[in-house]
Amino acid sequence: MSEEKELKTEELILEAAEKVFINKGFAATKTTEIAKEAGVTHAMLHYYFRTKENLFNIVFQNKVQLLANSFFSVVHQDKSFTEIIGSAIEHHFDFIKENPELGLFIINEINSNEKNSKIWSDIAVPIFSNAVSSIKQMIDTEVQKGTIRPIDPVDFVQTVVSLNIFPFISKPLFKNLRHVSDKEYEKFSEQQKKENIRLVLLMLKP
Amino acid sequence: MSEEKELKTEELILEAAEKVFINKGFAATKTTEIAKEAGVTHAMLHYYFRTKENLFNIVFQNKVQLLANSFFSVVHQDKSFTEIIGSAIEHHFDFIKENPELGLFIINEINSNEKNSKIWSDIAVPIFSNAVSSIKQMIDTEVQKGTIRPIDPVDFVQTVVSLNIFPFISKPLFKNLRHVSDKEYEKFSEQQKKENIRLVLLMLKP
DNA sequence: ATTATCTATAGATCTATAGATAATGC
DNA sequence: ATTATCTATAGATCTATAGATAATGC
Repeated sequence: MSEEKELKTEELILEAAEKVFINKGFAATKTTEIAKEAGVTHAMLHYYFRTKENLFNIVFQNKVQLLANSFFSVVHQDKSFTEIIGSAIEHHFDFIKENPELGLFIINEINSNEKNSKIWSDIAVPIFSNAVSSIKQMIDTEVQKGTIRPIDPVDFVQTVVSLNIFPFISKPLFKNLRHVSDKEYEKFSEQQKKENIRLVLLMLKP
Repeated sequence: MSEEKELKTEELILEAAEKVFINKGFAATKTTEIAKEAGVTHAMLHYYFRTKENLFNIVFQNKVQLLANSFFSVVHQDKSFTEIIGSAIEHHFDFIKENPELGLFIINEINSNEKNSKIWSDIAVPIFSNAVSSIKQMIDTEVQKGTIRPIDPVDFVQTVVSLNIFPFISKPLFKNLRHVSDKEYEKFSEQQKKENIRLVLLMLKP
């Protein structure tokens, strides 16, 4: 069998599943569509993954991990607070730009199924807690120095996430109001990133 | 028949449909569930609304209109620019707080069906265009006076909407990181509103 | 011998309607 | 006479599996 020439069937199904699930959500996705997208017969899907739910869980857990980690790439270097915050926002924005559908997908699935909410709690919350406490330390230090105003670290993270994710989520709402000629969109998107950084630093000013 | 003692069947179905559709989305909603929620037999749903799609369209159009108008309650009074912006944000925030699921519902349905995207364009975009141009006038005037920095009015609206809607949309993501004892949530929510107003005005400073 | 693939179909679920019956308004 | 309601079911999908056949690795 062509071992490496093409992706293996199992891999093809998984990739197709990611695409379709993220696009349509669990409920609206048909296993037949995933099979078609993967270019394999429908029975193969059940042969490798047994159930639709099984396949979904694999996809969902992977994506939760990915999204949760994207919030915090803060590699503590010998940089100033402002620089650390700036580059963290930049990194997060770039990730969201590469994966614009991910946030919405995960929020929707958490809302529609209690089990998914549990998966989120188990995987993402520990990552968050950890990162939030290190951000809290930085904030406390700066507040003591008088360089920023006090702010709840969770509020802070939520505001950053909001500013970065929402432009992509709400794109369809504003689509017909803009001159987004795709060529200009790239530029617009970079401006947005800069503006978000500016706004967050402004918000922190005493 | 009890004309006014209870809601009529048609009304009961419509209200149940709103609830279930907004909660689960079109694809995941079963007409049997709507009937059950309304407390009527399943056949009644089809008797009054013929098809699931029909019923959905009525709900969707109503909600699109509602959401689109919520963005702009700017009654041009004899108030300052700052006051107008502040009260507009406040009004919008309060609306979102009363209807926290609405934004996500509409975004999802636009994403999953081209026809819904068309409905949004037909209903919401005219309302937006109208309001955006009046905001643009206000901004231009203030910019000329040197009281604010120049900003694209669509960007401006999108930022406000983002700051107001996202805390509610992303609530499940941050749920387990907070002390949200429901009694405290009301206070938190009011703080959030104030903070959003502060942030937007800050953003506009030259 | 084991693993991968295919065709065919069982069984569950869901939308929609047919046809009968009850309630309401002239 | 018309409108509203009910029960029963047709017809369309969709998930999952059974059972047969082909490919692969010792």
